Amino acid sequence: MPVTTTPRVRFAPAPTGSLHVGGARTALFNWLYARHNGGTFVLRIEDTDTERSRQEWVQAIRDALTWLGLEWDEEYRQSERADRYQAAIDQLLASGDAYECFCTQEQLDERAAAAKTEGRAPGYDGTCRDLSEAQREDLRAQGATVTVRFKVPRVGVSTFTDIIRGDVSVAWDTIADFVIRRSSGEAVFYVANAVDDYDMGITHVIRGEDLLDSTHRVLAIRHALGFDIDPLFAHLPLLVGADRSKLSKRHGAVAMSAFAEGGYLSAALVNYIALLGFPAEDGNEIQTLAELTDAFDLDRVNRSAAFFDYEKLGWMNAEYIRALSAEEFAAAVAPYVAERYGDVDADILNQACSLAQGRSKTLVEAADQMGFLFRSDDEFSIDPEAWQRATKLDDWVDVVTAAAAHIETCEWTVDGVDLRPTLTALDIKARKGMPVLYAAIEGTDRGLPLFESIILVGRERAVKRLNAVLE
RNA sequence: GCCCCCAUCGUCUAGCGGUCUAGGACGCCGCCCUUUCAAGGCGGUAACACGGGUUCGAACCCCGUUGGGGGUGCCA
Repeated sequence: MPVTTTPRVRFAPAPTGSLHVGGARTALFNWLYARHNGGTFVLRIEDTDTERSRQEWVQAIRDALTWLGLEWDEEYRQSERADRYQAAIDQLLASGDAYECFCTQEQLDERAAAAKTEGRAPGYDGTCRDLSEAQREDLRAQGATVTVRFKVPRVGVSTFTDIIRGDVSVAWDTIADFVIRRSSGEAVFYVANAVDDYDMGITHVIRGEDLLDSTHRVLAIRHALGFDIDPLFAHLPLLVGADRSKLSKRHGAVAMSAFAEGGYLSAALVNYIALLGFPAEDGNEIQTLAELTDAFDLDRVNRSAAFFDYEKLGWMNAEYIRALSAEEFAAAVAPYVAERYGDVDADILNQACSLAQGRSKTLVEAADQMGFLFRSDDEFSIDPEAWQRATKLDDWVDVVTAAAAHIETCEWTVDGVDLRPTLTALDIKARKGMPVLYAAIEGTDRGLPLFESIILVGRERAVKRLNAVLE
């Protein structure tokens, strides 16, 4: 009879860098699984490698999860559980499931190199596997540095059932004896992982496919330790870059902090990364966290790697930006504006926001679009390419001259500054004549609506900019 | 090298033996709308990697090939 237990899942990042999109998606899928099933979401910092782990990264990861809205229920730090891992390793040593290895790094390197040239497997060759106690005693007396290796079975097959991939098997003889205790005395990930998942009552291990092969090792340790119940595994397809390799820093801005600084809304990012591997059932791809939680099902997660497409993320972010209320949008843009232009007039900012909200893929883009309003006259410049496009019109000088004359005297309302009649009087179509005016006032021919913008720029500055291009 | 995983439009995917002349989304290309640009509307471009089976019938099942990725560490 199946026993119903409330699921316990964990997100277990190594604090060797800030949280990146791949990790964020793993965290999200764990969180969704826990929340959908009324289970527990555990954050476990895997900092067994003291050389590479940094406290600042722990905080960066916590901040990133918070930004994403993925609150966790429990938090552990493996560095605080070292004794437990040592006890486990001692137990394996005592039971004969692990052994001391006295090989030096140099010897290991030499043998690996030799194995490579001879076309043999590069893994550990088992030199110390069957040493007698006397031999070990001797080597210890010589002060040889010691690591502990797990004694992998020489025959048979390891099999486990993955929720996403089905049965996964591998012959034991293709797995070399691996180190479980470094010469520094620290336990390595395999042990910490096996012990913690058991101690913490983890029922479902949901992680990236890059850890698929390590599952056999972790399971072997669990069994050797006498843990009778295996957790269920679900290995998520990897996120890849343009070259189809595992997504990493070299593929661009992948850190959560970079997305935040780049003006992406966390809700949009969450929605997008959920879509990578967990398609919308009804075709409606815009889904809130609540909707995703409701629909989430590991059985529907895809098996193949997904390309992280910044284009589509940009579209989705724009959708989320448009869905914001005017107040929310203004509040969201404000920091980006302040960062670029310092203190600005709140009223003008609000009005500029109402013009920019529907035209930006990111908050950064929105702030950039307002540059012509908040930059000083010295800093204002016209994009050369835009100017070239705009001045393809033969009569552009006439257009600007007439516009300047109109702006100088017209009624100061949006209707009043409407320059279409001015263009009509010159017998020039709006489509043809407007770009040069956009360029002169906003510095680009693809900016915010012109008449509203002119009001915000102010009569004096507007006339000045129009006259400036005539010189 | 060896082991494992994967394989539908450029990209993310729907499809779970017949309803597929393969559907949606992003992108791209037209047209409409229009105060430039967006947004929106309409239309279009574009895919079942290959070869064998199984079957009355394969995008869907099996095998192989090819291709891609991951692992193979005193990283996780």
